Amino acid sequence: MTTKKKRPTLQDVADRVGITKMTVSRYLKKPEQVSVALHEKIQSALDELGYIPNKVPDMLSSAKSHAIGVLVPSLTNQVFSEVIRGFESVTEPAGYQTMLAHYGYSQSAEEARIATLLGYNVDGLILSESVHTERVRRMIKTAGVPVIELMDSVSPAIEQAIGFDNSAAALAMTELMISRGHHHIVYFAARMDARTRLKIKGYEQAMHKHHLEPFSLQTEEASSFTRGALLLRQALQQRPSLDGIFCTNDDLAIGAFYECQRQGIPVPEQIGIAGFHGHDISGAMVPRLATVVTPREEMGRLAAENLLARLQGSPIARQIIDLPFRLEAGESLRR
Amino acid sequence: MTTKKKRPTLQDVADRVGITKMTVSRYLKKPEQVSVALHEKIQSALDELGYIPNKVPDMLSSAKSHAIGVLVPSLTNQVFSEVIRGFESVTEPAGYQTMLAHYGYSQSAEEARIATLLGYNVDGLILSESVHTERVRRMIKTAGVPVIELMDSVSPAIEQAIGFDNSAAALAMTELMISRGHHHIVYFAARMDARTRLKIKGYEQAMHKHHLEPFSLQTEEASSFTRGALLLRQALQQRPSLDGIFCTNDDLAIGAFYECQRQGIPVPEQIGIAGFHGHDISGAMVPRLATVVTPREEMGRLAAENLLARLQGSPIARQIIDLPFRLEAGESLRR
DNA sequence: GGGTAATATGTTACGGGTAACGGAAACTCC
DNA sequence: GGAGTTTCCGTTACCCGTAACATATTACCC
Repeated sequence: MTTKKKRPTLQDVADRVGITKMTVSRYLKKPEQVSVALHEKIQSALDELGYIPNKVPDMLSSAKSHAIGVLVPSLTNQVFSEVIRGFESVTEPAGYQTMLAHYGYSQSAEEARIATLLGYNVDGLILSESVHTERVRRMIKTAGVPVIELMDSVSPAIEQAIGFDNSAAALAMTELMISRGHHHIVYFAARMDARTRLKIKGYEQAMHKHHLEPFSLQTEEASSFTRGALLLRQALQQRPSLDGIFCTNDDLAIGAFYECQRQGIPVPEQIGIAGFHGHDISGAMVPRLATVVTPREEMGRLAAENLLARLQGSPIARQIIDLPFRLEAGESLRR
Repeated sequence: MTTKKKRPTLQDVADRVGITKMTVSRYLKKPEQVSVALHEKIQSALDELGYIPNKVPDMLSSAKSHAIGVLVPSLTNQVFSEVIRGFESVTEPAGYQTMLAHYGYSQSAEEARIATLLGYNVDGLILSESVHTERVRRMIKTAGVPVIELMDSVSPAIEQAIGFDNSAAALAMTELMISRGHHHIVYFAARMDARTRLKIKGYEQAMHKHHLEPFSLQTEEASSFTRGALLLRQALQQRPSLDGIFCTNDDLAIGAFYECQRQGIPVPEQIGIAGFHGHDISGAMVPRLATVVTPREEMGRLAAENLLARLQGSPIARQIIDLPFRLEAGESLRR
């Protein structure tokens, strides 16, 4: 066998049966249009050759790929895994393949990823950010694919946005902390993005409203448990009198909590701690973490449903879909 | 403007300059072969029209996509996010797009995903499992794309495998637990797969060797913190005398630890707990978790390097690459 | 049995980049 | 100034599945 194996085409299958590839194509797409007499012959030829359907030729002529590009800042961030899960729970049964790409919170990387995805003729795009470069807007417009932006229901949408009100959520949690007697609250942020800025805005509004002085710490690294511990040490140095920590993410909050444990600082008596997103661990840990529960899977699901509807030709239903968040007080704030 | 916007092609750009698309194509791929006089004209035409490169035509004629299919059982499982991170740290600079798909630990779903990915003419495949259906092996063979299997260095590889020895790792941790005075050790598994079976084998070998009776609990759900807590309650009912828990994953272990806290069971005095994989949290929590540290990012990195080399035509370097694991004793076992 | 309808298969063309080849113009050198 | 070389751009063909159209065959009806 010196013949280099080449993947079989419809033509190969057709030759083996003695018909044209068109009939084989029909057998695969609309078998009721092919005589029953041929069914068995075609099927066995397909099996023997091990034919694998090839989407590419049709992508070329129809300019439709049945693939959707999904852009997230980070894959290791639990938040986006759950958004993706919700998204795929809808697109997968519908026969759409998702092409995932991540850009590490960098706008220029986002630009490059979008170009790549459009190079594969994706039928639609899901973005996780509401702030984009001019070139990104331009590319999306000339490509003519539907776009949905996630995670933020306040910023103006390119076409359609599905998210929640980050500022309002942060404000509500800050007020809850204040009402529980935590006044010297420090905000912990990780890599800065537009959404974090919105959260900080809400936090600062709440603090100002109660005549308290806001103070945020930030790191360039991705958020993690270890990073939360680090930030707590830093915060204790710079603001020894702090009695509350509000974190942009549950993992930072839990990392900060662990550091309190190590230093023998009682939580919530001396320091109250709150996180953001309400991941599984926040309800399992001891003490249960105060957190803002965000609709992660639902955002993904709704994004998928709206995008698919638009791919069928429906007009944009609602330009901005604002989903509710929920405060979970947990056991990490004073009573 | 009633003209429906259609994405511009090389032909559109060429028309605008008054040349053929071939020259524009050359300008993009090998600009040194195009006279400098044209550079500016072509570039401005590209800019004005907002040309977005289209990979599909070349995918059709060259049957190369510059995309690699990566199959993981689950996206929410932290383990695979880290493998993917390692993988992309190599493929992205090399200009390869990864097409991610997940199959929820189901072999039939894996089959379908592989067919889909091959339908997009991926240049290579990364699998996260070492056990596959006959049809999967067949498809991969007829498609003729290089394949690398991850996570397991013991099972025979289709072509090449990169992983570690799951049984040996589980055996080593079980022996560490036994040496620390934990004898009635229960194993917690989540969704069963080939790798979990290997780990259980190692655990049981260690137990038998020390004349101890192995006992495993398993759930059909995905592993999670909540699920770990649940399993601990179940285990205490079925084996009230247990004094050790070894979990297939850190999150199960930590969930079990939380449940101990809630029930006032001292860890590690009454119950020792060990996890698997060594995620960030295992080193941050109090007490630090005993765990098997696995080379997640490195597996991804090596998989990418080996796959790219093979795409350049190199032969398979080593059929099986066995990476070391490391035991981390933490503070959740007796001293 | 002649004509219409229904069914089954074949034929043609298309999509958009790029490899391979061809040819014209400009350049080089003695 | 003529032969060889280089530079630059154009032409052609190809990849493969499918929509649209054309044709062949059978079915049906009075």
